[in-house]
Parts: sequence; C-alpha cells; structure tokens
Amino acid sequence: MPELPEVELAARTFRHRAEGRRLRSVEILDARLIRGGTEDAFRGSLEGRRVDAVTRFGKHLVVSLGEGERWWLHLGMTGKLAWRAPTDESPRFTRLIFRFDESAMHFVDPRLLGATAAGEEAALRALAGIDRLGPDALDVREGATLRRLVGRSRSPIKTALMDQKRLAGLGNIQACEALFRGGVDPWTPANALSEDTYESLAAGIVATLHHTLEAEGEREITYLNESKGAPNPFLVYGREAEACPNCSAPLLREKQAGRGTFFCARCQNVNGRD
DNA sequence: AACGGAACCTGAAAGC
DNA sequence: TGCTTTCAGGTTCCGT
Repeated sequence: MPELPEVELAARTFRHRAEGRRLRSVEILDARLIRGGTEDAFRGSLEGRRVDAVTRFGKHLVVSLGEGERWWLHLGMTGKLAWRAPTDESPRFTRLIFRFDESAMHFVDPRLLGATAAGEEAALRALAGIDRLGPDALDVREGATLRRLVGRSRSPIKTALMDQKRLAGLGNIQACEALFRGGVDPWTPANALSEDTYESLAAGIVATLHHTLEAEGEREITYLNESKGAPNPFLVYGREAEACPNCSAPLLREKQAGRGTFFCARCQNVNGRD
C-alpha cells in the first residue's frame, strides 16, 4: 500500500499519537520483519525509550529515541501501522505490537515485505539504505531538477522515476499518475525527454502527491470507523477500460518491467511498441 | 555501471 | 464448486 503519501500520513499519525511518549513494550508475533539483530536486541533498544521525533525519507520512517538511538520502519508493499486502544484486539496479519500507555501501534503486514530495526543512527542508516536515497519527491518541484536527477538514465521514464536512488518516494501508482498528469509516454527513455516535458512531469508529480495526500488524509478521518472501502482516488491507476478523465478514450493497462502500467494512449502519446 | 528479471512472502480475485 | 493462475501501491540480488 504505501508510497510517499501513505508513509507521510503514517508519519503524521505516529507523531500525533506517540511524540513525547514512552514505548512500554514490544510484542513480536513474527520476527521475520526484524532486521540487523536479534529479537532481544530489538526489544532492548526500544522498550522504555521516549519518542522524540518521527521523520520520513521517501518511503522510510525513522524515529528518534534520544541518545543517538534510532528506530527504522519500512512498510514494504502491504504494511500498515494501525493505532488502537490498549485493550483492543489486533487486526488480522498483525506481526508486531508496540505498546504505549494510552495506545498500541500494530504493524500489520500480510506479505511480510516490510522491515524494521533499531540501533545507533549511522549503523541503522546503512542497514536501511537511507544514505543511498535520492532527494524526497515532495522537494523536487522544478523540471530542471527532475531532469538532473533522472534524465541521464536510458531506462523508460517510469522505471527511472521509481528508482529510489534517483528520486525517493514514487512507487507504481504515483509514477503512473504523474506520467498521466504530465502527458508523458511511460516507455520513453528518460534521457530522450525534452526540457519542457520534464517541466510538465515535475508538475504532474507534485500534483499527484498532493492530491493523494488530501484524498487519503480525508479518507483516514472519514472512514476511520467504517468498514467500507473508499472509492479509488486515482485518475488512471486501477481504471483499465474506463474512460480517460481527459479525453474519454478507454484507458489501457500493460505490463512494464513486471509492474502494471495504466495510461491513456491518446493523452500520453503512446504508440505501439513490441 | 546499468538494466531486466527472478526472488522474497502471502492472500484475494479472476479464470476455467 | 473447486482448482489454477494472476495480480498486488516494494526492495534486493543475480546474471548479462
């Protein structure tokens, strides 16, 4: 589930619920999420410590616990942080529970592709690969900046946008949405796009990130107590065969580097490949 | 160095 | 109905 907007919302909720509070206990239901050390070491690094700050880098969360101690979390593809009252039952697929005095944070992750670790800052950043991340996608607003970051790659622009070493935060959905908003063919090599195209693509990235933040922030509040799923907030993602919101042509889906790419052939000027 | 593809995991939905 | 295949919003490793 999580790309930059979801992780940003997770960070805000985390701050709201836990900043300034002490982590009382850690329950490990499935140790496969824990990296870089034993279960006991992980628990030992966290229990009794106070949450000073929660920071997001791309899709990564880093929690400052004081005295140089840090806690890293990555939600992978299916991870979620669910906050509940202390006595509430865990949601299905809860793998770890972090208990505070007035609430409990459940790390829910059906596919176990998420990860977490705790330890001294430098070691943790190396383990998590945070030093290898490109700039955060929310901070890249200029076409020229975007071009400098991804424009030397010969990969298709969609692949380049999702490369966290170039630009941190975009995943499959946000890349599809940004390319649609910018009117860009996802298969064009990144180094073959014009300056003007980078300008509209940068605008597309900013627009989709803010749109998703607002839509899902709203969802979180509105649907907090409802079991119903919210409507699809995206323009093209998950809308194969629906009408393009811009030109009404049927939207298409094709596999690209193993991931589904949703697009409008007309608005994004996609010609036959293969 | 840089790229495509498989692997890591598991569940839900679609297809037959 | 029940079995099989495909797909899923991520990252890393491996071979070319």
